[in-house]
Amino acid sequence: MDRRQRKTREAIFSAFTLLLSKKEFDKITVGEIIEKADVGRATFYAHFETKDFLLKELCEELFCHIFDSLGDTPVPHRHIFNCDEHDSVYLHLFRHLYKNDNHILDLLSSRNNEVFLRYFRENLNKLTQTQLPLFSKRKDEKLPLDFWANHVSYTFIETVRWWVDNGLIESPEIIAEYFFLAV
Amino acid sequence: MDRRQRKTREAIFSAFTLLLSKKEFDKITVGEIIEKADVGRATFYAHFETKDFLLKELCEELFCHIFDSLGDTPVPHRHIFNCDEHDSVYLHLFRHLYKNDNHILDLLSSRNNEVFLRYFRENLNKLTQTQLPLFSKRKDEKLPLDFWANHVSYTFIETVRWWVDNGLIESPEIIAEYFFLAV
DNA sequence: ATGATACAGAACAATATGTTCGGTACTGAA
DNA sequence: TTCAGTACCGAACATATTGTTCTGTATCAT
Repeated sequence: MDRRQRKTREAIFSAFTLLLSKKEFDKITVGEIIEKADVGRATFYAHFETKDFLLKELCEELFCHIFDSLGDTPVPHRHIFNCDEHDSVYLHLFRHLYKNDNHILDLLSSRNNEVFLRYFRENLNKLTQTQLPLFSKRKDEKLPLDFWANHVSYTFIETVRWWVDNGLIESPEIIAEYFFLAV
Repeated sequence: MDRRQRKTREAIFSAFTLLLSKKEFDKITVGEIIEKADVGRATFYAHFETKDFLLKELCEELFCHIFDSLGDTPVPHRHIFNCDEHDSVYLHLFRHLYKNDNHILDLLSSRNNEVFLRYFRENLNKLTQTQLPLFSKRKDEKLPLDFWANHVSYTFIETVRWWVDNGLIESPEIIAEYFFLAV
């Protein structure tokens, strides 16, 4: 890709991210974005069809990045021997979020968290489908499968939200404990 | 209140509700609202400062109504004898939603559900504070109280969302079972 | 060096917001 | 019934935002 394209794209993304951590998505105007990114109006629209597409692409970059980082995590298995059953993909996710690469937490903690959590959930649901054997067998049998999978994903997201809103005081390990206890 | 005021207020609310069940909140314009409500532009702004305030007031009316209907529900208690432990305020809420007074479900099931669920949650959190003894004692002791209360509220909301998205096939009683099993 | 293309900057139409104002019609109380 | 108060209409208005189009310039890959 042309270096000029990369630079403007990056400038727009980081201006947008900065604004998102301060203002609601709906209140941000294209005018503000291009001013902070220091690009021309026509240039913005050459890159992104609308402001919504910009958001979409930002989310895709962020969450593809975080979920791809799980690439080689082990297949879930019931822990017959006493290995650490919490050392799961979810703990990996908590740790990854804790490092706050790409300022994901800044976005999740802002007034826009609903927007981002929605995208987050989409990716999470796919993941959870493969992880269900990790959890309570009793619930597994008594609840409809998709209800149960949904519940696990949402509980993860609620947990992250609670964690962030409380100022990330707890370690990823403690939060993972809470998560597995709650779910 | 002047009859004229009541009538326009009601006209605006019902026009708005109708539009909300068809379109995203952000895509609805004041122009559409006043056209469908058949009131003048100035009149709209005499009643509601902005579109956001209109939404806020609508939510307050709806959720005050549904939560007030719980007014005389019993204080929670541990069920030592074999009375039906699921016959709780939550079941009452599920039943109330099922009846779909005030078209609350139409709104919760639309693309705007995030907006309404946010308001719903605010009211629900207060309620949940008083209901915690109903739930697992084990979790009660091992989890931070506010984490635990949050989890219960969110699980209720997720459950409603799942229920609605699946077309309200299950009875309120079954859904209450799922809820108490999950949480 | 060169042809391709990404860019700035400005102008543009189209749409939405929120305000103002004069005239009309309704309301609640006397 | 009267009457003062006020809610309403409707139209005009300033302002702001969106998304498009254009020309000339600077940068790119090769």
